[in-house]
Amino acid sequence: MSKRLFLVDGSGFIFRAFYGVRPLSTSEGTPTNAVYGFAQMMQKLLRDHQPTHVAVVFDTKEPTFRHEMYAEYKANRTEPPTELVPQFGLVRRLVDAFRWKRLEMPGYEADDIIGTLAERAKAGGYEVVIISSDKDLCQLLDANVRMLDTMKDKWTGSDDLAERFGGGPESVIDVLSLAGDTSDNIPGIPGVGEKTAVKLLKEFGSLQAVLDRADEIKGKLGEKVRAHKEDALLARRLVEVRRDMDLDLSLDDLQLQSPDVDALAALLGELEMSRLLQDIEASLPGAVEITSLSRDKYRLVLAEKDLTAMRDKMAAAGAFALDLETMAIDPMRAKIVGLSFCCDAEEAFYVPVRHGYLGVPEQIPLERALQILNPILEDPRLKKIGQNIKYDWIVYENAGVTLRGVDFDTMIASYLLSPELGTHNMDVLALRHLQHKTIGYSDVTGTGKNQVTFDKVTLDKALDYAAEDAHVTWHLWKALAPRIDEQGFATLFHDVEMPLVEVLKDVEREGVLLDAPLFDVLSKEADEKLRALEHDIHKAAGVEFNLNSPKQVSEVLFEKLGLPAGRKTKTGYSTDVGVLEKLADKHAVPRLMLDYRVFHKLKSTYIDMLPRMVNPETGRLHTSFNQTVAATGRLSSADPNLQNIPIRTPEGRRIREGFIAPKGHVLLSADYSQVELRILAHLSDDKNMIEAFRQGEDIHRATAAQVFGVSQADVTPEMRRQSKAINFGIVYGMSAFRLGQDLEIGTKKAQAFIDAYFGRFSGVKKFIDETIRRAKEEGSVTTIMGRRRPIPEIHSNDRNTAAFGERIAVNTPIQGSAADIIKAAMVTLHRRIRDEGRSLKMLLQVHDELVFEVPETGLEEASALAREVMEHVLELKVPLTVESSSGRNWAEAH
DNA sequence: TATTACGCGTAC
DNA sequence: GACGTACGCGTAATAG
Repeated sequence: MSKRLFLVDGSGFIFRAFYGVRPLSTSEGTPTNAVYGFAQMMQKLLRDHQPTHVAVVFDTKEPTFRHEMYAEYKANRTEPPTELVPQFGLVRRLVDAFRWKRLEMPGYEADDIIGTLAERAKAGGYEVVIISSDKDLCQLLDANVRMLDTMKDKWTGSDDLAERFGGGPESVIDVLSLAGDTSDNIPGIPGVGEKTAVKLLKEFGSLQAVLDRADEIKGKLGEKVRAHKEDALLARRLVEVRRDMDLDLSLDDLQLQSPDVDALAALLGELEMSRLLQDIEASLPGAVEITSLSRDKYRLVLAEKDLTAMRDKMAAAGAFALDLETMAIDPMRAKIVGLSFCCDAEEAFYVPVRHGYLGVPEQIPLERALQILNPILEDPRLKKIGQNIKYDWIVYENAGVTLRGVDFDTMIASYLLSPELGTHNMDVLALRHLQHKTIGYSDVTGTGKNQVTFDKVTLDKALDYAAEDAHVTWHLWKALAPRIDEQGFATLFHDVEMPLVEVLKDVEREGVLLDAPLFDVLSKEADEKLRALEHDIHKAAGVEFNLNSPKQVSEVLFEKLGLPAGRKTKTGYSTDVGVLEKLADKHAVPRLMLDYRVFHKLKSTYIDMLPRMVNPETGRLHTSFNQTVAATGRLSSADPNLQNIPIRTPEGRRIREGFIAPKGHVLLSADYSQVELRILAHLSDDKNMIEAFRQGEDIHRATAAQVFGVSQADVTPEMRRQSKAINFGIVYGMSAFRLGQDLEIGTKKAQAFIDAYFGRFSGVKKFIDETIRRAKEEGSVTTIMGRRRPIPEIHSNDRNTAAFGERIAVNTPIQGSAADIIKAAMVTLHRRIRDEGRSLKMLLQVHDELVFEVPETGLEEASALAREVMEHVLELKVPLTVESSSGRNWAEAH
């Protein structure tokens, strides 16, 4: 493949971008138009011209050797506009994030570096493209060196120079020596511009000849040439670009690499260019041609003897990657279409079992394939490697196969190594760790209304796609497994996160029972309520409008009714609950809106959705717990989210009544009491707080007694309420402003309150300060079990972003350690339930709570077991206590 | 028509 | 702007 080097005149381009792109800035006022333009240019180059090598070259502020020759060199340059100044550094970050080689060298100009690299590349057989609009650089052009002005999409080759300079690249220097260059403050010969220079050179042949035979030039022109010979010669030395710099650099160093997506995300996030980031991410695979893994050794398995041979190969290897192709994203509804396997660096297999389209070859039926593969799938000594293997595990188990020996999930490994990453999809990981671009799912199934299920994909396409999944997974395992150990995640990974996969597999398969008739009743009730409220609101407002549109609500409240507007959002005035409550005693509309919002939320999100998601085969509701989403280490729940079922209001609590146990069973809920504050006490080693927990006191009451200086018996409900607010606030890194708002006591009093708190709990204060200090020093924070979260925000120049980073730094060790603890408890509990043949089944995890289904007769035993395991999973400086209760439904059990 | 951003609200 | 972590509904704007 031919090598194509792009040399970008970075300094020049910043100015072009600055003046060429309309003014843009972040909400904080940082100007960003030059960065935006620069990024667009980089994108365009990648998209349109596929360079194999690239360098962006910048001038430095330092004087160059040209300044030594001529003190006035570039003396006419004015300072760059103030809006541009902060963008120089940002563009450098941008270039680094793209992983384009960035070059600058004090004492030299960008042009000299470009000249030197172009010369070397030419010798190396490269095609060279200089990205610039600087006419000086035309002197570097030749058959293999061209110039491109991306703003105008204009190419210049050496053949294009004759018209302007009267000759080839060598004439460029001569012309500029005579004419000078006003932009660089190079005088040349006064009165001689480009046109005259070209004419003179045509007549005499060269610069030297023009100067030597200046006597022959008539009139004023002749006089000027004769008087300014020295200026022309000086100009020549200034204009000539160096091509022989001593650069400690190989052209191989300029090879194009895939961008550092994290760094790009951080930068463009800061600059509020999420749209651009998406464009870039979307265009990455096409722009950077990278398929480091070959698909040459992918085998389609259609014959039983081949499947047996493959099976024996996997068994001999001792460890293999596996993946399934199915017809549904929901593992509880997925039917297997094909199976893929990989156990070495090159070879991968796809076993289609249920592809069905006209002319499809005969395949081994699923039942038969599983029968043949069973010995390796169920052998615990053979290690199974997967990407999001919980999915495959559930599907296998629903097909009658008990996977054993599940050892490594590449998605979870990536999550521990880089929890801040948005996704841990296989394609992202392949790009990041293997420099390999995978075939996209929609590349084989199509998209939109043309999309087909995987069984309709032809076998040749399916082979490449499916075998690649196992192939890539195997390579990711090889890449990530050593890093898990090196970076100190071995225990967390092998003893907590991987065993948790099996726990969640069982929890998800189990599902939870819903009281369908109750949801029917609730739906009808909510419907009537909403209808009545809608009617009343329209009447009270005197106009019909869409109650679900914050925009229309805002128009009615603040324009039509003229009520006082409060907090602003990005797009207008807020109509959230805080605003409506302030207006509730002024007008019926906001008061009724509050009610409407409550019922609409309950109906749309819970009452109508939950029953619809019940699995028809099991008759139960199966959530999906995601183990790789929350940056702190928490689980999340989706489809449906069962971690945000209402509980705080009476109306909402009725929805919990719809989560029930089958006949003869009850639901048991066991939740950690004040787990985050206990962890804070442990981490901070605060004497007062530890003592309160050791004495088994009500922590908010004890806090109030300390802060208000009264005995616990004298703590009023209001004092306790305020102390509760501050306890929560501490965990989240609250501000005095917010506390003042919440308690309606004003910022000043809130600050005094916080000061009093820190006076009594000086260990907490010390912990917060020390945590922030270490986060700044190390760029990350860790939890009790060594989970790590990088916090790039903490180094931000933007005050708000940096403050956000500090709050993350304080909150993550607390929230994350709580996550560690309950995860470890789930693993231990699951193991004991299985090993001891206990009758309770784990159904849900809600951050500090576990919900079980238990036969009525086994309740005492189950409750004791859950408590024992949860309370003693880890010994802290304070006791962990668990409160449990039970009932026929989740509301009763809480 | 499909996707995305936003406002809002639910949980811990 | 001001308190951390999630998910998801409905509207409105935008892209194809």
